[in-house]
Amino acid sequence: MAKVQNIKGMRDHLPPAMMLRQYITRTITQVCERYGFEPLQTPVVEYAEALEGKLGDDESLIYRFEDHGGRRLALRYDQTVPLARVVAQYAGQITLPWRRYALGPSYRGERPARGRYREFYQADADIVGSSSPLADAEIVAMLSETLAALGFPDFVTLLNHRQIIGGIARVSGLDEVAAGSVYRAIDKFDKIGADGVREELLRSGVNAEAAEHILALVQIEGSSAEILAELEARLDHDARATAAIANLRAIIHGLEQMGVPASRYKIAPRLARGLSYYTGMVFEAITPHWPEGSLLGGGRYDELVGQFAGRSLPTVGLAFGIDRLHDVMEELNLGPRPTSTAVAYVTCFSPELAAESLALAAELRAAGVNTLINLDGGGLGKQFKEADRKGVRYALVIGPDEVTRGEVVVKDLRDGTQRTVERNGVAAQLS
RNA sequence: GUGCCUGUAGCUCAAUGGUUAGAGCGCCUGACUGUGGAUCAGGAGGCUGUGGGUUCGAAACCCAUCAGGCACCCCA
Repeated sequence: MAKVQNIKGMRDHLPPAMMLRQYITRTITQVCERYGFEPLQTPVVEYAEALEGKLGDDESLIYRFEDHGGRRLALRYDQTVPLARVVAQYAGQITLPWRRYALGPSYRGERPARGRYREFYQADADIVGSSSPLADAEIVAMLSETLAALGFPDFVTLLNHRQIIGGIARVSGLDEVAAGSVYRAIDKFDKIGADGVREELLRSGVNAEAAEHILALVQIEGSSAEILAELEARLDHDARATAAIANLRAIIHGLEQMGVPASRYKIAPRLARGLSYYTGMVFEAITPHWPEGSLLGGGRYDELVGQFAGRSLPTVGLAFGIDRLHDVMEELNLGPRPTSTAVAYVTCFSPELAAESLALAAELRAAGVNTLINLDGGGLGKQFKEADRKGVRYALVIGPDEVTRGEVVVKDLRDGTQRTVERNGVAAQLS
């Protein structure tokens, strides 16, 4: 017999977990569609060459294989490259700007850890073909609304811009190559502190003076407007950084006009994010109750999507990590915890009355009530027990007395109360 | 991919290298012939993750492997 075991880093999602996961994906889907995003689904398998060369240096985490025809294939590691492929392939059928969301699994051969798996589900939402700061703002507004709808009590979206980080590096006298290690170092600020970052900067060849300059810039505190003003003053020789600051101001203006509370976002000069393809705004949503990492992240990447199409397609988007959201919500005890998909359990009094039970169940289902029926007989006690174990709220009894009177006994298994109701009005009683 | 820690019943965990590996919870049956949870009585459930090795003797020690956790790396 084959091993009764999961592949490392790949999980089964049993019903209790799945019900919460579905709540999460339903909520995300609802908010996406409220903003007019359209659904897209693509295969998990792509040509390997389509996925290669987009992830930066470390591509060993891509799952690759050959099919029976000798084609070099790979499992997608996110939904962004498939998006780029689709935009190029169906150019004539897509009206830009295109808002699309995509929900499904992706694969990375990384070392698994809590909140991080080799098979993971993401809900991606992107706006393709607009460079307007309103597009950036819309993504942030949507993410805010989604996290609020999921029940996160306090979360903040940290906002930064690639060209502010670039400007910090340039003003400190570093070239683009050295800038990479600067990104990585300052991204760790909240984890390793100012001293840790300084150490890391020095180790990667940044001189002491530049390191201090970087640390000072990165530690600017205050309101979003104050931070931007301060950055502008200190980076004013750098044209790209100045443009980036103007861009963030426009995005924030958009957020205000869209009604996003100011407490939901914050300029964070320390935020870097590793993915090399970001070109503009970058962001991460965090909550103080989960200090281990971000709930989600995203940003603007104006060059990636156009690579397949051979033209520039400015795009801004984000990825909700379903597995991470699920782990955090579980940890923080957020969201509803349904114990069953059914709300009613119709007992079977006796083989002679099975027809009555089945008819009652059919009536309930026709009325839209999720209903479970007893299959294997047994005493009422056993059946009540099964209903209780399954987490169903109402157990219904239709025995000889009820049949003759046209009634049904409804017992609420939560509090043990029970009442007799007219059979044709039962469905309305079960809410 | 590197380093460290862990793996015993469905779950949480016991068991100085020494009889037949235990407990709590859960599960099944019954006390209860039209009613779940409580109580009581009984029952099932294990190749101690897997494969080797050391030993008179291994759940324990060693090696490998698989899986999980933590840190690094990276990220969702």
